[in-house]
Amino acid sequence: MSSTQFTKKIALIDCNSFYVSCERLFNPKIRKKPVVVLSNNDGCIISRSNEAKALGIKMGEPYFKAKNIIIKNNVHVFSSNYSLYGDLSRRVMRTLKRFNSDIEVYSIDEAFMDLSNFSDKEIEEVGKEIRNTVLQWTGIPTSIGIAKTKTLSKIANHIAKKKKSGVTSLIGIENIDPILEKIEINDVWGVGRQLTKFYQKHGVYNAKQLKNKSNTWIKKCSNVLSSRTAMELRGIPCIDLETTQSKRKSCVVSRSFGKRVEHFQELKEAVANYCLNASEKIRSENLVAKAITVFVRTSPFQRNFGYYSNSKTIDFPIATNNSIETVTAAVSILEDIFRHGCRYQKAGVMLTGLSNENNKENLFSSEKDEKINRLMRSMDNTNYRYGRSTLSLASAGVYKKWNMRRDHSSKIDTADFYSLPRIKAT
DNA sequence: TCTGGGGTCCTAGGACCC
DNA sequence: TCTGGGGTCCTAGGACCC
Repeated sequence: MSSTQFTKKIALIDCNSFYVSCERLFNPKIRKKPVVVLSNNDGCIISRSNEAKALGIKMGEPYFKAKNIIIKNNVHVFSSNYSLYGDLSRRVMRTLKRFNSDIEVYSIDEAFMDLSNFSDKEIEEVGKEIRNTVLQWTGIPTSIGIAKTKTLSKIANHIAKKKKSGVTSLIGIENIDPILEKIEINDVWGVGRQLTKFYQKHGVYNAKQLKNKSNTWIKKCSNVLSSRTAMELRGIPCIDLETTQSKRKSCVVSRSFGKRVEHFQELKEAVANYCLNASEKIRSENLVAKAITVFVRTSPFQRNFGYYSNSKTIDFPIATNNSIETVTAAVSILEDIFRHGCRYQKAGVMLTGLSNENNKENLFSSEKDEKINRLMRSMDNTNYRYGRSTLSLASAGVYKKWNMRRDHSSKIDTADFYSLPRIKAT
């Protein structure tokens, strides 16, 4: 009797060129045309349509370096619009949950799903049905890879990306070695630049070769994560599906500046703003922070100016999410690490040691704390209704000369009535 | 001129203790 | 004068992911 009928089946659903697909949804004219989406500050290219990839535009390439190709080929360029992408991402995830409520939302454009309850025979068809439903309901094209482990489903997905059907299943294939042999080592999930260098030095150039390396060798020469990767390539699940959303452990807000910043006052405003955002974010998740880190740096690409980078951390006496306390701490750190004569390119704030607000030991809590909490809540509510920074702190400044550049925004806001696409009746 | 942002986990090494 | 060894905890830095 065969028991392979209901083997473990993990699907990885990945949206194709997600940010580009989002922009295309509201702008049919750019379908089948080369399109790229830029990172914050219009710095790097972070999403490319297939047509743009075919032109040789690379992922993560600085925009200014690709500008020639872009102009010559009439590539459509967009600044990133994260509220739009976030909204569409939630729609995609909601659609996926109809097939199995236990999904792991792995990133803004990816989710893992356990499909073990379907039989080996029907699994590829199930994949196609999921793909079609997401496309129909949200307009977002996806690729789906299905295999026994997460790492293998990543590989299946990699193959699916190049297929017309968009779905690849490795389930029920007796020997997958010929498939793994064609996967370059740097395309394996968990193998980055450093590990690629290391493996290649030891004659491991593809996924099959890694699969066949001994665990003890890998563990000794690398670490447990690497041996887990190898085990997963052998079809033994080592990385669990994380279907319950775990509380985050830290919260970072950092930005590059639209223009270099030299004055303490401007830098202070920027840091205060990041601090307000971070504090609001953790309040919305009912978390408090044990410590705060502030960092500043000049551009690492302009060595002739001399590179300066520094950071410092302060522990709070009592864990907090109060903006007044976090901003005060952040500014005092900044006074410490600010160095005159530098052209700052980036700064950021990190709230760490996050824990549940309710568990905060309140030996010292007082009526004053209660008042501040209420003040924070009403600030959040106002800002939620009327837009961020309707209510702010004086230290956050008003002019914001350091603000990001976004020269190519599509200005689509799915939460804003007036930016809905207009349809002209002819 | 112009080079993103936000996470997690692991490890090595230092401090400290008995 | 001689100056152990093992354990824990913390932190900074690095590697990885998208």
